[in-house]
Amino acid sequence: MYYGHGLWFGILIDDEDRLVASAFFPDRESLRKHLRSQAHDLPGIQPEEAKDGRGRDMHELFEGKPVRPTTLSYSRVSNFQGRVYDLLLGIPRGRVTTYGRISSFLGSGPRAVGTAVASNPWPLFVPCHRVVPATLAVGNYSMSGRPSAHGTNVKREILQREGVRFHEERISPSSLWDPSRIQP
DNA sequence: TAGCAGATACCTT
DNA sequence: AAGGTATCTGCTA
Repeated sequence: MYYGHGLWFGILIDDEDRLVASAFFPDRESLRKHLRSQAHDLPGIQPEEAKDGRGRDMHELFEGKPVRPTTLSYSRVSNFQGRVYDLLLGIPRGRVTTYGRISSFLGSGPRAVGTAVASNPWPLFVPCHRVVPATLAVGNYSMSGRPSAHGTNVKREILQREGVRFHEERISPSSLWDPSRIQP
């Protein structure tokens, strides 16, 4: 765990070097508790030990920079969540898409997509911050387990650093990306 | 153009 | 079988 940008960051790695969870919280204790809860079935892995190159990757991602792809542990997410996260990984940096577009593409419903996105175990590595409501407002973001104004501010800052264009409080339609579009 | 319902929708346990 | 949604759409004024 390490501190930066006014937040505590932490990651969790399993015994096969896959990323199990990432998280950032305003206070260290909450982060520790969160990571421990994610690690309940990972014997021998403690959050404090989980620092390697991906710790720095997480920091760079928070600053809006690209990093090398990371192997994720999908073992604890549902099939539906996996389909949503796979799609999220295809959203280019500097672009966003909407819950509705994702749900149409997957043949699901927008609220179900919201639930899956909200339970993303790997924030920043799986860019759930690139999903916004159809109004192109910034939308909700959870930092301490629940959506908050602070979380929404952080989400907007990350998007801006990634190059997403804003007009007042709304995202410019030119930054919108559609899942049906062929991925380069 | 902002604010408010209703949807009988969708996934999870 | 019930409960929880980090939504969307269409209607009001």
